[in-house]
Amino acid sequence: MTTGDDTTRKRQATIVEVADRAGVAIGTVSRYLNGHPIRRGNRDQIALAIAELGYRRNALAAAMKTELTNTVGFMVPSLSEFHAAVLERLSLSMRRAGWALIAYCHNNEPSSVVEALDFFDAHRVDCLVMDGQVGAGERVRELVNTGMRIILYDNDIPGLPVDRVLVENKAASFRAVSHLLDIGHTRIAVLTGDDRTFTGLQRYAGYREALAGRGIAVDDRYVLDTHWNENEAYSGMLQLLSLADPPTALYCCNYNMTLGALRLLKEEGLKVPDDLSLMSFDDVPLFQLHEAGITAVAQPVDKIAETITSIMSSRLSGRGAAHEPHAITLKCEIILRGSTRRLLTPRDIEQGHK
Amino acid sequence: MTTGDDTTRKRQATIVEVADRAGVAIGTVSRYLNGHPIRRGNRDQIALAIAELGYRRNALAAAMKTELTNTVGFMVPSLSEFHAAVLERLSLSMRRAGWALIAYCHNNEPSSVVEALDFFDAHRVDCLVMDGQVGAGERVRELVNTGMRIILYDNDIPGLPVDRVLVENKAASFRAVSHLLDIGHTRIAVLTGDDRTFTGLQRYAGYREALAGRGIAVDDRYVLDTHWNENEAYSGMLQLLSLADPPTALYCCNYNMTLGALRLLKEEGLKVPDDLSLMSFDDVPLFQLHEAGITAVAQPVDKIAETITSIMSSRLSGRGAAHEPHAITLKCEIILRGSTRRLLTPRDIEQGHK
DNA sequence: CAATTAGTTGATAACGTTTCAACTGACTTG
DNA sequence: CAAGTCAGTTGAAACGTTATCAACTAATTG
Repeated sequence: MTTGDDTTRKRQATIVEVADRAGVAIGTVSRYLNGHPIRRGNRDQIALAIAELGYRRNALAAAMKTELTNTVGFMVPSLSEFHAAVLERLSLSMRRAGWALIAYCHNNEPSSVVEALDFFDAHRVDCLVMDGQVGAGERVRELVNTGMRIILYDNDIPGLPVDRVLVENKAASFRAVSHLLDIGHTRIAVLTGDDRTFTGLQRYAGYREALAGRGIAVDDRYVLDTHWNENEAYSGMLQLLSLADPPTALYCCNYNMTLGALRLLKEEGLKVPDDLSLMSFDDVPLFQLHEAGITAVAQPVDKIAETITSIMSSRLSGRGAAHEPHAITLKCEIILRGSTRRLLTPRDIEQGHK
Repeated sequence: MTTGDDTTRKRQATIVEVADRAGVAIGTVSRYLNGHPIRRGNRDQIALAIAELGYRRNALAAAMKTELTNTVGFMVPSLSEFHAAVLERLSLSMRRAGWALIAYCHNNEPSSVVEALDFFDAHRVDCLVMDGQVGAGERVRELVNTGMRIILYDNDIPGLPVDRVLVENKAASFRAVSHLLDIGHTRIAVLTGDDRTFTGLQRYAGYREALAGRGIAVDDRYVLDTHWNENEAYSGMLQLLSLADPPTALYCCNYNMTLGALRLLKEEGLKVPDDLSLMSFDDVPLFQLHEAGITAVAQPVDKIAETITSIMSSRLSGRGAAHEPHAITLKCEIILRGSTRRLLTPRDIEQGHK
């Protein structure tokens, strides 16, 4: 009657039993499993014993000795678009290199960040890949001191001696906003990311510098910190549109905020780019299928994943030993589509008549 | 000069050193770490020792004894939209329950599937959550036999005695296509998923049954197996449009194929729903922002994640011991938007004149 | 105050691998 | 053919926890 509960698992055969059955020492089986040369006869015996016993290697036990778990921690705020894309690509390139990813979304809750760090720490991941979360700076620094390998991506934590794979946030932002300026816009609103994040600050800095480059003062009414958040972007837009002199162009610092902005625009019956030009940081497949096409700053997702993997491989293999942390900054591409349109100013018209 | 290479990590303090320093036995420290009662004085001594030594628990060593790793394997073909959303929600609910997810994308490459299974097996994940990959049936069956806990989601592998969290693919598909029929379409094309997957077959079956329900024969020219794939959907559409009597409505069995179809339609300058009504399986945020709004079958992502987590928790806690595998089928919701439009047939017109 | 009891504690044996120094043989080689 | 070489092998010692159980306290009771 008592068939046992679900927590009982069949006892696994161990390397010891395999060794016994094959009539060799444990060490020999271990070497066999790790691909070291084995005498012909023994090899066959071992292979046979493994098959007969249904032996399955216990990577945990192995990891205790080798101090290598073949796992990599991956920690991000969410898995919307950009991060999901990085995760997918990273999972692929890491797999090729022999690692699996442990993924953790912390939703920007500080307690979750710490929890995640502790988990990865306790589980001795070979490397931790995270978008730099400023809040966690202290705990991260501790980890680094105890020897945890960390690779920051996309979002920096300045002053931390770890490898970083970044994207030219400020420069790309500068170019994006400059494009809006080039096509005649001066009243350019911006929905910025959380100003406690490096990325948020950089993208906003690019905006400021682009304006400054043309001698245009930043109008605070046009700058909304909507915290990377769709709903805040939605209500922020409401606020912008109620201004006496609403912006003619909008720069959204990430995908989620673009989503929020688009949602409000649609509800208000406003058209992009007729009523407002729109530039988004982050590109997603559906942007090209939008009626007008959404102009966007595309981050080099594949390149980010590859770079992270290659840095990790070289760190772990001990090649290029003890070098200073890498800090690689990758280029973004601005993909012009229909959502950004030339604003006809008096000067344009005059020039047009020349 | 030799600062040592990057592979050297600082030696970690162990439970033994903590015990020494606190002047207690290791067993006591272990109990402290696991929240068992400890005498006041000892507790403080241990806490102090841990802080001073910077002791960090080694979950691997613990797992060797407890046979519990607090990790769950998560295996999917890709991380596009639907699966990414499930992963995100699952990561959240699993975290609450105390587990972390090891994510693996296999891109439908059989070798990767096997590789992933072996990895999860060796790493002794407490549970494996996967969308049922038919190709891997045999290896999965082996794993089940050796006691691996598996939860299939979304995509079934019939005949396997494991828990399953499914979605009413056929029924939802039936309703989706019935809606197209309701609004007058009869020439309804379908872009189906891989017919070796359960999901692919079920969604297609729903299509067939809906048509059969109205006494309409399936026209093979309207049925394209585009393997869940964006590019195949794109070229499939080309083929459909070149027919003498092209379809008036299109049913795409997943998001990727909808994307491919939309891409071609846009390039050809065709409008949804004016030139073609469109129904998509899988809903994504941008669908509501499409010019017309894309009508879609939304899968209950949150519910899927919750259900998986709760099944896993109950399995692992041993509650409801040794019961038959669960097979839960969740409801989908059809979200009507502008991409599906009534087709004006002679009969409609006649009725309209009544 | 002795006897009982409930709560902690300590020593030690696992858990399943890898590693390493010492050891075998079987081949070379002069 | 003796000495040297070398690829493979062996057994034992880790790795850092948890589990077990006998032994010890301190608190409670008759």
